[in-house]
Amino acid sequence: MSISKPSIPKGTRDFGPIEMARRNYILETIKDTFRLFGFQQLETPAMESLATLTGKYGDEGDQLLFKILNSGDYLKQVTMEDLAQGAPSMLPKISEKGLRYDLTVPFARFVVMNRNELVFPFKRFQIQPVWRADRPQRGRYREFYQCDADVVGTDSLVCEAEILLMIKRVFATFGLEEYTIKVNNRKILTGLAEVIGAPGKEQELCVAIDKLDKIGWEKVREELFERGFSVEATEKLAPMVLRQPDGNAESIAFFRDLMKDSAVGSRGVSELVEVFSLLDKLGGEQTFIQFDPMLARGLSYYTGAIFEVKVNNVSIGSVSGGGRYDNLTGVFGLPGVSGVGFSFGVDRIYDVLNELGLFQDLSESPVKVMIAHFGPEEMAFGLGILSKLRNAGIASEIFPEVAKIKKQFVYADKKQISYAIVIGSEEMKSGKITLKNLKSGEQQTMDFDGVLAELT
RNA sequence: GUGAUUGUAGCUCAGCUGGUUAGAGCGCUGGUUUGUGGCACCAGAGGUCGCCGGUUCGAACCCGGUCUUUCACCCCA
Repeated sequence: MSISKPSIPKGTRDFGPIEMARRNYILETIKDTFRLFGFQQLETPAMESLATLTGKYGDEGDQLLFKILNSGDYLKQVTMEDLAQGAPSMLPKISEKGLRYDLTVPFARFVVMNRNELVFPFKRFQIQPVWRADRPQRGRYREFYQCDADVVGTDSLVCEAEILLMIKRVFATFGLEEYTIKVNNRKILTGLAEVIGAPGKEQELCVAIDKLDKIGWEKVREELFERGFSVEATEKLAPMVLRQPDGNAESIAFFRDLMKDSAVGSRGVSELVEVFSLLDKLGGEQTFIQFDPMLARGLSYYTGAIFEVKVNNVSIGSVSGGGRYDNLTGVFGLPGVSGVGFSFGVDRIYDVLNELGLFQDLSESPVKVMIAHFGPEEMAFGLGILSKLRNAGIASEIFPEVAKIKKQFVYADKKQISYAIVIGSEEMKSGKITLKNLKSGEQQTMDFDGVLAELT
């Protein structure tokens, strides 16, 4: 057997030390914010039973599920007839588990299984990888992290306002100043369908409108015709779609007037107004937040507020999004659980911060000092110092083998360690320690307490 | 899933219409310097040209397949 070059599966990535430092910075910032707002962390297994996963994401989604072959003789249940009927008939007999496709469905499963133990409203966040057998592209991977926070078991619009606050807090910490949180309400879209004389067709309307900034109004109009919208309907829609965006107050006034004959639409507008009002009471301003009545988001289960966050001037799609849903757990036999949730796209946020050069001070090693030494006795002496340093809470390491002093310094330099302690015969004789600042090149000899004072 | 696209040293990339021994910069190793890293100079190592097959006297270069990368569609974070 020949030795082949190692590789990793398509659409997966390794994260080296620098990437991990940066990813952890992103994740810690987000976790910090979630905890500050009272969310508790949850984890679920990488694999779920296929029955839990299938049928939740549409036909497309089922195809994108990674299935896990049964252990042992996975063909033992398969008959010749199954084989002749092809994959759909074979699948349940050779696979009963799959990798999770998102965090929402496992969460719904969790809520149903633990409904009697949970305290509602239940606020949880969950940060774990998910897998999709998609074709990879820039910013799209087969394994990627989702970072979800949801509140279930309450209709309160305080949750919506808090989501806006959390998004703003996270992005402010990252130093992002050019981004837009687009906000809409699914009820406004429902009302829109009624107002243009196509009631009940908001689903089709959403799918088409969602492509507006991508393909333009003319193409969207064609698609609407194909989906059975009348000429009159698209003519009524046009002024709303082509309306130049101005302030949130102006947009709200425009749509409140427009929706006056639609009960649902009016409720949508009222909810939006209420969210903004709560945001204000919570001390949040409307900066970065834009009411976009054309924001649809493809997902069919949203029923109230919808959010999407885009960073301006970068060629990367949305970095965060979410919305309110009425019936998260219905498919698992627990109807009436509503909630609101959103998600940060960690991988995309990474790309954005990278592209904008916003990762600055993470290159420095967390190791404060490295002990260099000139021989076996000196190294042994250094081990004692190392122990004392660590007991004092100073991140430190010793060059772990006897080596040329140059090699040891190069190592410390490459790891961007701030200080070096040099142990030689002179230090051992005098009991003093030579401490060198590797950034400035300055060096002085002192006792251990002096070193501690310098390093803390 | 459909249609394109990419692959040469650890990294970024040259390599002419197919023609001797595939190059550069950076990085790496050693030395100038056996008590000191970054800078400089000197020397050196490192490549089955993604993989498999085909055409040809001869393939990094042409053809087919495959894997990978990137892009558009679909969908999505």
